Formats: sequence, C-alpha cells, structure tokens
Amino acid sequence: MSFTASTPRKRPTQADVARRAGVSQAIVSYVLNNRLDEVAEETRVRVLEAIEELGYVPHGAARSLRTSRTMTVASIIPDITNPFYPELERGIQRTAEASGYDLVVSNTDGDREKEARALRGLLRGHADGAVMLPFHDHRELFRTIAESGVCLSLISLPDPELIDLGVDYLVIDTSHAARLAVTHFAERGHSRIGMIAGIAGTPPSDHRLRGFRAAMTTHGFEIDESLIRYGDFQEAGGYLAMNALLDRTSPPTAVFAANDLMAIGAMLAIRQRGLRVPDDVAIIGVDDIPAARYVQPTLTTVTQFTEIRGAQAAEYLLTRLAGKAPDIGRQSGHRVELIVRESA
Amino acid sequence: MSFTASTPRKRPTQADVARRAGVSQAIVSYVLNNRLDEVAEETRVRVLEAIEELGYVPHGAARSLRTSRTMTVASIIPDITNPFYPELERGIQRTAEASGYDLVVSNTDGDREKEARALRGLLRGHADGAVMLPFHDHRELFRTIAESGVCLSLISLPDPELIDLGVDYLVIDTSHAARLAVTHFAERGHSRIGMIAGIAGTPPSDHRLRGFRAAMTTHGFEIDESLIRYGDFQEAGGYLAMNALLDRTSPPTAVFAANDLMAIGAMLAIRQRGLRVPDDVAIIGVDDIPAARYVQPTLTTVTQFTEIRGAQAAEYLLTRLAGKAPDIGRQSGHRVELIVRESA
DNA sequence: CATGCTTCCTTTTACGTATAAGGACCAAGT
DNA sequence: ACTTGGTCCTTATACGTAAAAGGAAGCATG
Repeated sequence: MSFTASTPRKRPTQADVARRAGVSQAIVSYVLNNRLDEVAEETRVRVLEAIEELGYVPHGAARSLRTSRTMTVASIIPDITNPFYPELERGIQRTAEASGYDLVVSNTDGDREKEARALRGLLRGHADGAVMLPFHDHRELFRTIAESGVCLSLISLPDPELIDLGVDYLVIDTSHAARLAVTHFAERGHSRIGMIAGIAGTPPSDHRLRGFRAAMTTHGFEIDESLIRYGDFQEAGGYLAMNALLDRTSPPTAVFAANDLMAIGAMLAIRQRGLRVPDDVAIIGVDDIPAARYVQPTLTTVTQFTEIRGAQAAEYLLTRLAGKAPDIGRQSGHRVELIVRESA
Repeated sequence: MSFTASTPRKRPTQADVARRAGVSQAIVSYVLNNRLDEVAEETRVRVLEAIEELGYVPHGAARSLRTSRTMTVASIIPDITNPFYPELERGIQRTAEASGYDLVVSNTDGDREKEARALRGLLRGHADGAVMLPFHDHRELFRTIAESGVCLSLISLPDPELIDLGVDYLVIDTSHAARLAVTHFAERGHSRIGMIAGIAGTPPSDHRLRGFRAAMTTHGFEIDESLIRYGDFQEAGGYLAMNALLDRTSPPTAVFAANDLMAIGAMLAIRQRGLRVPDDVAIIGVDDIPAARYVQPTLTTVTQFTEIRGAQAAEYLLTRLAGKAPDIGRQSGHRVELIVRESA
C-alpha cells in the first residue's frame, strides 16, 4: 500500500498565518477574535489575506482547551426512528444553530446504559450543555454533570435537588393527555375503555398510564386491568397489544394508546379483523406525528407541540450558556391539546 | 443574582490524580493508556483508586489536541424529520458506536449553505471523518477536507477525482428504482404513467426522474411532460402535486413518487376526490419507510435497505479511520427491490 | 524635559494531555 | 568492580489557541 496518493497536507495554524503576514501569532489570534483595538487596520487586512491564502481554519480542540467552551450542545434522546423525536430534535437544532452552536445527537434507545454513556460523554467535555429526554433515573450522574459546570435542560418531571443546582426543566406531564382522551371517549358514550401503555417504567408510559387511571376514576368508570396492555412504542407493539385486547371475550370499545405509532399499529390490527375504526373500536393516540394525518382513518391524537417544546428546552439551555439564567433551575409546563380527527 | 448555589467545582485533571496518588502526571497518563510495562502493578492500583475517588474523567479537547483524533464521526444528512434518514442514521450509529466512536448529526435541510457549513465544521477538526448524503455539489470543499486528512464516506454518485483522494462511495443510483416501478406498472397494464419528482436538482430526485424517463422509453410509452410534477419530498408536496395531476383532463392511471412521504400525500389527494387506490390510480413510492406498511391501502414501494446502507457507509469510514483501507476510495452499488403491497 | 498616555506590537504563559527522553535504582553478568 | 540491562519512575516538551503582561515608539501634557 503506497501513501503517495493521500498526503494529508498538514493544516495551517495561526503560527503559519503569522509567519506569512509577518506578525506574531498573538496578532492573528486578536484578528480572529475581533480585538480591533489591539491591531492596526492595515495589519488586520494583511492577516486576513494570509488566512485566506493559506485556507486557515481554527483548530476546534485547541480552541476549546483554551476557552473551555466547545460551542456545541448535545441532545440525548431515546429513539430517532420514532417520528416524535426528530421533530423535537428539529426544534432543538433550530434554536441551537441560531446561537451559533453545533448539535450532537445521541440516540439512547431508551436504554439505561446508553443514556449513562451519553451523559458521561458530557463529563469528557464534549459539549457545553445538553438537552435530554431521560427514560431512566440518573440523579447522581446529573448531579456530577451539573456540578462540573455543564448545563442541563431536561424534558421530564423536575427533581428539586437538581433544580437547586441550576438544571432547567421542561415539565412534561402527559398524564393530562390521558385525561383529554378519556374525557373525549366519555363524551362519545364509551365506558369500556382500554389502554395500550408503552414500555413499563419509562416516564412517557407511566405518566400517561397514571393519568389514564385517574381520569377513569374521575368519570366513574371501572378500570379493568386486563384492558391495559403494554407495547414498545412502535407500530408492532400497538399491533400486538390490540390483538390481545380483541382476543378478550368483551373487548374495549375505545382504546387510548400511549403514542401515535402504537395507535396506528392498533388500527391495523382492528382493520385486519374486519372491524371498523371508530365504529367498532375508537382510537386516540399521543404525539400528533405527521403520519397521524395520513393514515386511514385519520388519527385523533393529543398533540404536545413537539417542535416548539424542543425549541423551548433548547432556549433554556442557551440562555443559561449565555450566562443570562438565574442560578436556580427554571421550569415550565406545557400545553397539550386534543386534535379530533376520524379515529375517535 | 448570587453565585453561591452553582459553584462549578473545577474538574480534576491528571495532575490532581497524580498528586493524590503520589506520582507524576505522566504515570497517570500511562495508566490510562494501559502502558502496563511502564508502571508497577502496585502503583497502577493506587492511581486507579485516586481516579475513582476524585471522579476523574479525561478532558476530550486536550486529548484530541494531543492525539489529533476526536473519536467522533459526523453524519451529515438532509432531513431528520423524513423517516428515511433516521433509519440511515441508525445504521450509521450502530456501526460507529461498535467501534467506540461518538456520532455527531448535522441536519442540512438539503440546503446548500447548511451543507457547506457542516462540511467546514469538519475542517475545524470536529470529527475524524464523516458520512454524508449530499444534495449539492461540493467538490472543492470535499477536496480540501480529504486533503486535510479527514475521512469521507459519501452516499452518492462517485467523483473520480475524489476517489483518488481516498473518498469512499456508497453508490446510490436509484434510477433503477424508477425502472422497477415503471415495469411493474407496465405489467399491470398501465401506460399513462405520471411521476411526482422531488426537489429539482437534488440527486434523489434527478436520478429517479432520469430512470423514469429511461424506463418509459424502454417500454415504448410516451412521456407526457405535463404528467411530471415536482414536490418537496414531504407529504404536503405529494398531496399538491397529485391534485395538480388529477386536475388535468386526462389524469394518469399510475403515478411513481420519488419517495414514500410524497406517495402517501398523493394517496390522500386521490382519496379525498372519492377515487380509489389502486383501482383509479395506482401508486408506487420509494424508501419503504415504516409508515408504508400502515397506510391504507398499504404502499407498494422500492426499498433501498436503508439501515443496512447506513451501516455499510459507516463501515467504509471506520475501516479507513482504522487505517485498514486502500489509498484509493472504494465504491459499491446497492440492491433495490420492489415491495408489492396494495397500492399498485 | 521628564512624565504619562496611546497605539500597536511581541513575548510569554496556560489550558490538559501523550509521550519521548532521561535518571535512579537494583540484579545479574563479566 | 564495572558495565549492562531491566524496571519504574520523573522531567520536559509539544499540540494550537487566547490573552495577560510587557515593551517600543510617538505624541501630548505639565
């Protein structure tokens, strides 16, 4: 194997630029950082020309070693293939880029160990801060991270101790989504209502399940535990869970799914049995993913204003990075809203 | 605003660890890099204990300044909200993580300037290499990047000059996808075939359009230019384009959409007019996104084996980063396959 | 004419790491 | 007794940058 073809021409440094412009390295640094008072206009032009000619580009690692800022923010989310998250992501990215930050995305699959791994990456100084939607409890790690000066903006229920450490929260109690769904079902005369929860133990599933139970009780409906099934937040999980529900001697007339993907999977199972949505079984999901508008029948769902929320979480982070945030973490709730389409 | 609450306890360095363990900083570095021959077992244990006690974590920037390796790879893709890309992404991530690399995702919106910006990020040394699906031509920038020693794995048609510089290619000529679609339509007796292309000038659109024209000619069908419309690769674009097609006095009996999202949008437009798929208009898409299985009717589409392909592109990159690749860039084509469902 | 103030440089330092180079000590070989 | 060689350290250096500190010249001030 010869190495004639690929001669990684070493990239120029400020020192190279300085030599070419006939000044010291410091001057180049001053020019790059716009310390206009430090350098004469004529010199500045000469330096800029040298930069152009050599194609100089600052060395990120060196710069952040010196400044202890990386100008990147991390985004730690469970599953990019679930359409909910890219939308969240897009909101985060839009906001981060507007402030000149790069974005690093880590996909955790909702796996505890992968979440921890991504968080430990923060300790290595990969990013100045992170927006995260955690599936698991990482209080200790969060603590260490916050204490080491990395900013955090979490999309979850707030932890008072972490708030004290300056962690911001976008509170995401989607138990209310369940309430909206059950109320809607009730208004349409349903009382035998089932639920397809998500992965047990994860916040998005647990909150919605809790809200479901509360709402059922409020409306005076009996909660039949056998009408509560669990899925994997994917179409397949909704499909399987729905089939299990339909196999019962008295299946539910309405089902609330913890997210849209599972709702869509559930509708498929219903149709495959020759039943109709919403006449035989009504369905409501959560998230309002783009596909909700394009399935047949179109999906009634609870929107969380996903992209806006991502932007908001990122906004928290960026103001904090800019030093414009209070010492104590902020928190804000969010609106959820039922979008009535054809499925319920 | 007081700063008592947030006292960013400065993170410990190797020097701190060394002090605590009663050795020099160099020894700590040796321990961390497993230079077993350099340090006595007893000392090693003492150092490890000190690391544990202080919660030392290596400083990424310092490390990569020293080693000129960042242990991260970048992934530069047009649109994370299009379900096609997260799947590609997942393949890339799986492969990268298996080799201990972190992944940085940049979303370009297919925008020329954003693509260029992400690429310039590579020059700053953000990553050791990148997997990219470019929408635009960046030959000069690619050249500079490759010459500066950053590895590239591109998902596009190969550029001979860049191949010489060691850029790997996953060739993605989806013109063949169009051929499969047209042939399938022909077998079902269609001859008045339209197409919903994507954003004009982008490779995914142009290739498929070119393939479409070629296939139409092969089958001896007349190409009615007014039956070729352009969309934005989103449902909305497909919806609008299909409406335009249906407004014609003699609409097509079959339509090939450049991707599944537009195909789904097109089906919605058809249904809204009280027409049926595939009886009145047959539809074929490209990508086989998850939703293709869940729309009604289910979508006939051409799969590109997306996740596998992402993994393959990443594989190219990683072997190169490991120094196990030939100087000259590699390239491989890929299989595409028609998946016949209900829409055609 | 000393003094201070500007203006615009240069020199120097530090960030945290990896590693080359050098040194101290001890056992073994001649 | 002196090299020789191994083992296990320490010291020193470089990576590329930002910025503090210092210095030289020119000009105005008293």
